[in-house]
Amino acid sequence: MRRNRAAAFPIGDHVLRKLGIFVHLDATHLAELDRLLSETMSVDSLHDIVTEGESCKHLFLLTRGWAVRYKLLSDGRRQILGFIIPGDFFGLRATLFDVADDTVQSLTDCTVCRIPGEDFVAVLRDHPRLGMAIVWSIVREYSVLAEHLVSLGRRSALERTAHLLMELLNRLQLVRLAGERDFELPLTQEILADALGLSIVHVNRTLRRLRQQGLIRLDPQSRWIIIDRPDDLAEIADFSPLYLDQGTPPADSLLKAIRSQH
Amino acid sequence: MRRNRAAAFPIGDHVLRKLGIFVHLDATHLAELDRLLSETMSVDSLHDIVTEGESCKHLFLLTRGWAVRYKLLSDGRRQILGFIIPGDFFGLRATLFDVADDTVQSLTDCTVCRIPGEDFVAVLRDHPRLGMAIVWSIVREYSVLAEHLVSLGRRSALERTAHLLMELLNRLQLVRLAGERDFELPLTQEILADALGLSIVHVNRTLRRLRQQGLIRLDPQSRWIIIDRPDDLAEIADFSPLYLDQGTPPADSLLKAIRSQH
DNA sequence: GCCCGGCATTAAACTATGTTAACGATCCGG
DNA sequence: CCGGATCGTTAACATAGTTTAATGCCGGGC
Repeated sequence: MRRNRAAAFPIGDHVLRKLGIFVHLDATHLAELDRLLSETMSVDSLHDIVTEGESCKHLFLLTRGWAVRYKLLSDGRRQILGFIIPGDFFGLRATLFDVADDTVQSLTDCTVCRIPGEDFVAVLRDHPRLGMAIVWSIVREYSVLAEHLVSLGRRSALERTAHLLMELLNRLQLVRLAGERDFELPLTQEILADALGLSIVHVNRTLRRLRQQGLIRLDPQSRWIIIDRPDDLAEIADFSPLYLDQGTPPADSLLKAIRSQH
Repeated sequence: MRRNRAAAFPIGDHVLRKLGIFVHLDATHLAELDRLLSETMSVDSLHDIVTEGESCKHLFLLTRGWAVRYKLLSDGRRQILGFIIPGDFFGLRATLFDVADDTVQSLTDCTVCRIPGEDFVAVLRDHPRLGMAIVWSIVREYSVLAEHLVSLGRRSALERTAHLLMELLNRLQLVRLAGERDFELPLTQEILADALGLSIVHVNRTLRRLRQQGLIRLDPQSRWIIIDRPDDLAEIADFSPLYLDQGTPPADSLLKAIRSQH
């Protein structure tokens, strides 16, 4: 299995891919985006980048590695709200409200671009089309969260796990970090458990079932997963990728209206 | 028990209360809001106002009654994402993306204001402060959804139910539809089950436990609930109301920037 | 006044998931 | 090369939650 597919693509490429889904971006936008993303930083694994309850003055873009967004109960139980992969923004709500309502933690070594809140505001003003593309990409998070909620509420452990794997496959493919049916999955079973609302042991059992049914192959050493029968997995999960890329671009009228402000 | 507390307050009053949390609104805004909300309509109970997968060209504001936002699995299982109560907006994401990713259904007779998408865009342009207040109020939905997700993933049936009741108490108080510790709860146990990710039978058992512990009183006939010991209920639920009203107003710089667009 | 449909309630049997505990593999630092 | 830490794996047992089914209450139509 090959690693580091990401290295074959320049930073920013997968971001454009994602943003371009919503809005056509021209050369000016690309240049502006390059400027915006000039301040990159490396983050060690297991480091809190945004902390629940604290203030946060920056918008972030993850360009390498994995992170999670989670909340804790007072007795230490943890629920992971969602995974953040390259091309995902985070920290906007925290910046707007001056307080984060969840914690973002790196799971691996990561690279993030930090965009000062004021700079983002400036982009919204001077390059509304680009700014809006970023906003859409963040608003879309809501759909992912909603589908995750459905999983926790109404899908069995098997269905839920299958659904998460299909979601990750689709999202990673969008930024070219997954092949047709395989990708690197740098998650321990404990992390999966916290995301799926299950115990570690049951995650283990569930993955075993998926393996035994020939649906997936999973090598814990290499942290690589092969989804042998994605269609069957999708059927088990009642997975439909629509919620991920809500194809239609946002009402162009809104863009025009905002651009033409006096 | 008195009913129809709402009737004692003019439409728009609780909305202002909510919007005012974020941004100070002056007389101009109030007048504008009045105009914006001029088109009201009545909706029967159990009517789909926004349908998953369909287009939707309006932003809605619920001013009377209850509604839910839900998604269905292909075998008919239903998960309720959240409750919509007077003062809540819905339909914005659907309008922006030209497609709704969940269904909004009335649970009781409702009154809604329908705001054509273009009008909202115009407000964003001409009264950015008001427009942004509406946007904040919608963004805040994300926090509620996240907390709901934590409930489904990591709270027991008892904790989860307690948490939902506390959330509703707090949200209804904000729009003066709840007293110090009581409110009308026009939900069947089936609806609660679909929201809590539980079976009907287990919801019944759980409510009984809460009743027997002297935490709540619930009369299914009158659909009225009294929360006798809100503090204990909050403790069981690990409930903290912070996520509901994220006190700090949004970065004023953003408002200024948008207002000063040329 | 009667019947019917929707909802709440309960019990009993069942199942999915959690808990505890043990063991094995791999990696890493000394 | 050893010893400890982390993670994955499994089995046996405990429990929370589901399913099925039966009963009762209430309100509405006729």
